[in-house]
Amino acid sequence: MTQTHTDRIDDLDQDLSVFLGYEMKRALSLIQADLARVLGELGLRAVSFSALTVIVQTPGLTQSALADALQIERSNLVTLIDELSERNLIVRAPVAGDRRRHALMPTAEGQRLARVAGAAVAAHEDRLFAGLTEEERRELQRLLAKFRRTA
Amino acid sequence: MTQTHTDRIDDLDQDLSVFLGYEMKRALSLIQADLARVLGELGLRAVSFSALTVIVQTPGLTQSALADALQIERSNLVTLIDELSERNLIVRAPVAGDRRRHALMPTAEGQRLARVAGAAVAAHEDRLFAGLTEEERRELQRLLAKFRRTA
DNA sequence: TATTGTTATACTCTATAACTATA
DNA sequence: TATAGTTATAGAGTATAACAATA
Repeated sequence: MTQTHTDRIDDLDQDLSVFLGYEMKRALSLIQADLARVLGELGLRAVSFSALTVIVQTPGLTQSALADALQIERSNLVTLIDELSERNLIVRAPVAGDRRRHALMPTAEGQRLARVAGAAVAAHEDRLFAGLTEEERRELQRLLAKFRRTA
Repeated sequence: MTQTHTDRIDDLDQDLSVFLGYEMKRALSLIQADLARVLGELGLRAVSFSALTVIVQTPGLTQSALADALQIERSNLVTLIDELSERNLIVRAPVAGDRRRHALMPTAEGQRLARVAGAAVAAHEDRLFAGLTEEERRELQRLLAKFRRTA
């Protein structure tokens, strides 16, 4: 019933917690910190993991299509693709009939790393969301997806 | 049952949607874009709204305490406090017995703007989350808070 | 010695404009 | 003329180190 001194200090932002966006930002901050650590051990950033995953699942897509999918600017994708290429995780393949475009293809090593990293990210989420029941976690996922569809 | 061409293009990142963190990032991105627009009309950024709100609710707190509450660096708080002070929304008041510290106090104008901005943010969330039922929205809020407590 | 506020700075992310080569 | 990839660059946001004043 009574709060300790520490509780009060930690709750100075409680008036912001009535806003869903604020709670979500704080929640995402926790997730991203742990995710960065997990992916960092594999030499990946969150955005390079995302790009690699989409390329593995949609081989042959162009840089513009990938930029649209991940909602990042084409220009900012260039160095990211450079990184993945230099590590031999993907290749820029020519597109027959349009020499402007590059078809992004995963290498065998890229496919392997995508599998390993995907498992690592799944484990990271299992660990972080252990405080929620399976049903609560599924419901959170459903509500976020519904929000994204309807907002 | 069948997907249109546009659906397929928009769903290139569906393999990432299995990750809660990715869905949350996309959801938060929608929220923040609208929030920036709403608060921008009042001359505020999200972070200055947060700071002002905490100062109004916890008058007299120090810059270090505010930095802890909002999880931003003390050093990065300085220009933010400068901004709010120059707009006469808050004042840095001396603390009796410790001349190192500043007690952050809202002005009458700061209290007024905090009320107006708080109402605007509430309306922004009502609008954005109109696609969810009241119960779903409350559940989303509860699950995010539970995650933050247990992660 | 430690803490508060401050300054300076560097690093990452993101957004925009302009270029090239192709279509 | 328009598009895909690229380059350069500027602006946020964030993190770190060091300093002056004070405890």
